[in-house]
Parts: sequence; C-alpha cells; structure tokens
Amino acid sequence: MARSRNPAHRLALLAAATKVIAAEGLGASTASIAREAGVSTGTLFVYFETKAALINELYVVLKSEMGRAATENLQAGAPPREQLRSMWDHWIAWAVNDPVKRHALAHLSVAEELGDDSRLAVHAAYAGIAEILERIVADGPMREVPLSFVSTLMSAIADATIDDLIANPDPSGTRSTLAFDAMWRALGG
Amino acid sequence: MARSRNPAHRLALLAAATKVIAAEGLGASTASIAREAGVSTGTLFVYFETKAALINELYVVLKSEMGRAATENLQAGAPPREQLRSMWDHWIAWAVNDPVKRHALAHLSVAEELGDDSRLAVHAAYAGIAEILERIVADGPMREVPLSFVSTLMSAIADATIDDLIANPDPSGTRSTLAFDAMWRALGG
Amino acid sequence: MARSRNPAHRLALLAAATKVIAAEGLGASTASIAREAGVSTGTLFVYFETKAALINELYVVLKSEMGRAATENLQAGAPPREQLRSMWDHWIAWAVNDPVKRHALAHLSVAEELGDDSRLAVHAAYAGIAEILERIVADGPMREVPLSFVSTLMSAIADATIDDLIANPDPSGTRSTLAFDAMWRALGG
Amino acid sequence: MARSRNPAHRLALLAAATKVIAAEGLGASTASIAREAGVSTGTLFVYFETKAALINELYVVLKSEMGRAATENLQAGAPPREQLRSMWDHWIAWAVNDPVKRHALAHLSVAEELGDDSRLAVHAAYAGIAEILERIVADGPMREVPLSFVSTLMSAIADATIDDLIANPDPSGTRSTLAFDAMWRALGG
DNA sequence: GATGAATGAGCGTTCATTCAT
DNA sequence: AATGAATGAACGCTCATTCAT
Repeated sequence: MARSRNPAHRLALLAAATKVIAAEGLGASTASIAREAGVSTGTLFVYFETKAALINELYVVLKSEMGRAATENLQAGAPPREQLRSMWDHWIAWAVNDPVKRHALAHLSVAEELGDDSRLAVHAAYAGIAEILERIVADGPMREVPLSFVSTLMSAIADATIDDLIANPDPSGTRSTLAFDAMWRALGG
Repeated sequence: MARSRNPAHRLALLAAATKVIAAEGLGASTASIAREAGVSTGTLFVYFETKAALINELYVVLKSEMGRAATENLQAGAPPREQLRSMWDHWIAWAVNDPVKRHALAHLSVAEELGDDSRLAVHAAYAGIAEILERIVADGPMREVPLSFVSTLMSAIADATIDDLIANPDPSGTRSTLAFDAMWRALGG
Repeated sequence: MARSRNPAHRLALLAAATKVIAAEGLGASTASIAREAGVSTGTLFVYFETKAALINELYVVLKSEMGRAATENLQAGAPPREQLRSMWDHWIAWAVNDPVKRHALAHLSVAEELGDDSRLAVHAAYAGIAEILERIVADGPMREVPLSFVSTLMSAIADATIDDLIANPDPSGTRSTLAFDAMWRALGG
Repeated sequence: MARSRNPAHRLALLAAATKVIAAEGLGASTASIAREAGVSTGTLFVYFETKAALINELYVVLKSEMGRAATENLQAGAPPREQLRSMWDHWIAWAVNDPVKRHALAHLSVAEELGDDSRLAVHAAYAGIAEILERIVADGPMREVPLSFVSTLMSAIADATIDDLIANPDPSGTRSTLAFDAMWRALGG
C-alpha cells in the first residue's frame, strides 16, 4: 500500500479555507488556502476536485456544525419556549465564540457556486430545529405560512443578532435575551 | 469624483452594473459592464476610478433608492403602525417589482470592497424610517436596545420576506401581511 | 478613436508561432510565442481567442502560402508534365528555402486541435494544383481513384523528398528530379 | 532498463499507451495510461524511467512489429514484384486490421521526444524490406538515390494508402492494388 | 516491487487598469 | 471626453515525477 490519504490534510484544508475565506471572501485563491494549510497547491486538488467542490463541502461542514451545535443538549421533555431558548443560546454561542467560522459561513451562503445538493445535504442537521419550530408555530398566527419561511425568518433574526454581538460584545447576555424575546413574539409563540 | 460631463454615461454604467451584477455576481468583469452600458472599457474608468468605486457608488445609489422608496407618500400624522405598514408595503413593492435591483443589492451588501463610508452615506435615506422605528420601539420591550440593532432586525425580516416573495409570488399579499405582523410583534409595537 | 489593432502584431505573432512551434512543437507555450513576438501574454489573446485559434489560423496561413507558392508563374498553355514540374520545383523551393515554415507546418498538420473548417479554408489555394492533377491522371491507371487520394499520394512523395533534401542538401537538383520522375511514373502520367 | 520482474505489467503498459495515445495523442497523461493498464502511476515509472522513455520504447515496439508483419511468410525464391506485393499486402493488412496501433504509431512518429537511437533500433526489422527494395531498384532509374530515400518514399505511399483505406474501407482491394502499382511504377520496377 | 499521495513548475486564460490615439 | 489595444500579475488547474509506506 502507498501512503494513504491523510485525513489531517483534509481537515487542515477545510480549516485553512475557513480562515482565508473569512478574511478575504470567496475570491481567496486556492494557492493561499493550500499555503495556509501547509500543503502544496496540487494537494488541495487531491482532496477537492475543484475550488467549487471545496466551497460546497466547507459550506456543508460549517452549516451542519452550526445546526448540530444549536440542538446540543436539548431537553426532550422541556416546554417549547425553553427548548427554543436553548437552541438560540447554543447557536449564538457557537457563532460568537467562533466568529471566523461565522464569517466564512456568511460568505459561503451566498456563493455563486453553491449547489442545491449542498443546501439539501444540510437539511438533516436542521430536522430537530424544524420540529421544535413546527410545534411552536402550530397554533399561532403563522400557522399557514410554509415552515421554510418561518425558519428563514428565525435565521435572519439570529444572524442579525450574531453580527451585532460580534461587533459589540455583550457578555451580560441582555441583548441576546431581548433579541430572543423579539423572535419569540414574531413567531407568535 | 467631480460631476462628469455626460451624466447619461454615468447612469448607463450604473444601470448596466446593476443588471450584470444581479446576473453574474460581483465577479462580473468591468468589460462586461461597459459593454452592457454601450461604452468602452476605458470610459468606465473615466466615471469610476476603480471597480471598487463603482461597487460602492452603486451600493449607495440602490440602497438609498430603496430607503427613499420605503418612505414615499408617508402620512405625517398617521398612527405609527399605519406608517410602518406603509413603509413595509412600499419597501416590499420596490424590491418585488424590481428583482434585478434587489439581487444586485444583495450581492453588493456583502461585497468585500464595501467601505464604511458607503454604509454611512446611506444613513440619510433611512432617517425617516429610523424616526418612526424609534417612536414605535420607545415604550416597548426593545427600548434599551440600540436603534441600529432594531433597524437591522427589521431589515433582516424584510429581506427574508422579499426573497421569499420573489421565489414564490403571492399576489394576494397574505404572506406579506403575515410577515409584517410578525415584525410588528417582534418590535413589541 | 483609440489605438486600432496593429496588423504588425498579428503578423509578429504568426511569425513567432511559426518559429517557436517549429522548434518546440505544438507544446510550445503561448507565453513563449508572445515573448518571441515582443508582446505581452495578454496581447496574444487580443489577436487570437485561444491557442487553438492561433494554431488553426497559422495552419491556414502556411498551408495556403505553400499552395500559392507551388502554383506561382504557372504557364497556362504548357504541357501537363511541365506544369507539374513547375509546381514541384516551386513547392520544393518554398519548403527548402524556409525549413522553419515547413517544420511548423508539419507539426500543425497533425495538431489535435485542427478543425475541419481550417482544412476546408485551405482548399481554394489548391484548386489549381487539383486541376492539373486531374488532367494528368485522367487517362492513366489511376483514373478511377478519388482525386483526394492521388493528391495525398503526391503530397506524401513531395514531403518525403523535402525532408530528405533538408536533411541532405542537394544543390545540383539531381535528387529532386529523380523524385519528380518517380512521382510522374506513380501518377501514370 | 534491466528486464523487470513482471513482464505482464510492461506489456499492459505498452498496450495501454497504444490505446490512449491513439485516442488522445501524445498529450495523454501518464496517469491515464497507468489507469488503462490497471496499475498505479508509480508503477509506470518502475518500467519506464520517463514518459519520453515510454514513448520511445513504444515507437520501437510498434514500428518493429509493423516491419516484421510486412516480411512475414516471404517466399525466398519468388520474383521481386511478388515479394514486394506480399510485403505490401501484409503491411496494409496489419495497419487496417489494427487501426489503433496505426494511429498510435502516426502520433509517435512525430513525437518531439523521439530519439535517433529509437529510429536506429528499428532498422533491423526493416533489413529484409531493404534488401528486396535494393534488388528492385538496382537496375532502374532510382539506382543512384540513397536507399533510405527510396525506403522513405515507399513508406510515404504506404502510409497515405493506409490512412485512405481506414477512412474509406475498400474490402475488394482495388484501391490497394492501384496504389501498389503506383508505387511499383515509382520505384521503376 | 507496488502503491498513490504529494509536489510545484507550468499551463492557458482572464481582467482591472493604463494610455496612445 | 472617448476609445479599445496593451499590459502582466494572478487565477484555477494539470501532470510528470518522487518517495513514504
């Protein structure tokens, strides 16, 4: 057997892409990503067939990670509001503690080269969130609206909050609570 | 910078940039923008010193236009909810009736080359909106939050609504009303 | 008006491509061709959309030039054998006097990127040759064979002769005459 | 250089190179050749020091095979014309029955990396042909010309015929006979 | 010997910008 | 002012070759 593919390289490339894309946007060159990862330009293309493939894969990884972070430690039997609040807190924490990933993801989400399959691949990680959201919305004023729209709305509010908290940190958590309450009201919960 | 001799060229270039950036994203070449405008590559640089300058200027133009559209025909004495609803309707209408501008603006808003001065230059066009927002928020749960955050929140909800309406048109206006109500609740109005 | 396209650049690029391709084959880089022509890499692509376009155009230019050289000073009323001999002599002279063009053409003729349109574009320059050939072959043993095959045969004999004469010059012309006679016999003239 | 352990790999690589070069030309990558042969990229370089070495070796193999095919079943005592005709027939048959080898050889014959030693290595396989040719030419008009030129001439005629027969098959053999007669006349036999 | 990941020079092509006309 | 040819750095990607396993 030859040297087998080194998973560390794959991870290093994804981490490097996260960092470089966060800093320079999607225009970041594959050369700079490879350099940051400590491998040669050619090696990048061993692990990702094209730059577009790297972008798509990184999007799936980060977006899924964010979804998983949000649903961590969810109390199955807890009341919906508490469940949503837990999600909210984890979500905000993930983004605020790792603003580089959050920035990279913001760029990736609007990438021209993002394929439908990537957007689809991410859905699984958001099934838990969708379920909770569905229950909350079920008897409220938004019960007729497609869940995807409700979900987009929540994401929009969360993203706005995250950007605000990264720009002006608020360790007390007051602003996060206020924003959560606003979202809760919006959902009609 | 100085007002150029032929304002028609300037406008043609901005219109062309809107169309081409909406279609191809920020990667659109200056050559393709000039071609679309019916002028030469050199002429583009007579009116805009660099591509970044064009992007910034177009951002200011479109974003301001959107703000102005939102505050059109505002009834000075009307109750805040009605004022906000008027704004909301005008805002949504502007974007839905001109999805090309909306798409271009979506790209421009995340442009790497966007300067703080451009973001600032736009504020004037949003003074009216801010004023109304301030009054609405004044006695509600969000009274302690910086107005800029409230404003960002509203934009986020509006943008989500607009994208949804462009993707799945709803001539009845039901979804727009539902989204407005959600926003109204979020603001604590 | 701006600077207009400089025909000298086009010619310089074709001449440079001839020289570099003769020396290095079709693997010659566009950069080396541009350098040899004294222009920048970008300029090459102003005059030729792709490397393949340059290769095709150069093929048409050289092949046509060779055809035109062969039919130069043709005596309309002369006997077929003398006409063919004149063509033969001009053809051999063109190739032997400009071995660089001959070598470049040898490479170009087998280029993967050569299109049917280029092969077609060249035909006009060979109409005169074909006509003579037709008359010569008309009553001989090859009268049933497609003219294109006869033509290929003649080219093959000529090319072999040319390569031999370039490798081992023969100013006396003896070998050329011997080869012509062989071809004449082959054609059944 | 030293006979390698596993001759099957060597043969598989040569066969794969034949196929891939016939289809894609000399630009074919060593990786694609190795894949076609069912071995790894590294293994290719165990059997052939460089790509150029593989090309040279394959040229020698195919060209020699062609020469051997031509002189197969030669009747020692038969009249020269019949001997030449037998050669011609075997030669044409080899190429027409295996157009992939013929195409590969056509590419290899003009390879930049082809060395004089390879051209020389092939001569042995053509000794028989040369001998017959020499006898045929001995008393004819081409008796003063170097035999190598006569040989090149014959190859040129044969190649042209082969390409024509591959492009437009002629099972009746009429065209092959016509071409042979033309060559016979050219040689002054 | 066999493997295939790793390498990095090199490729064709693009494009923001300049400047002679 | 308007033009578009000219520029050359930069890009994504390929590939012959090496070498750790």
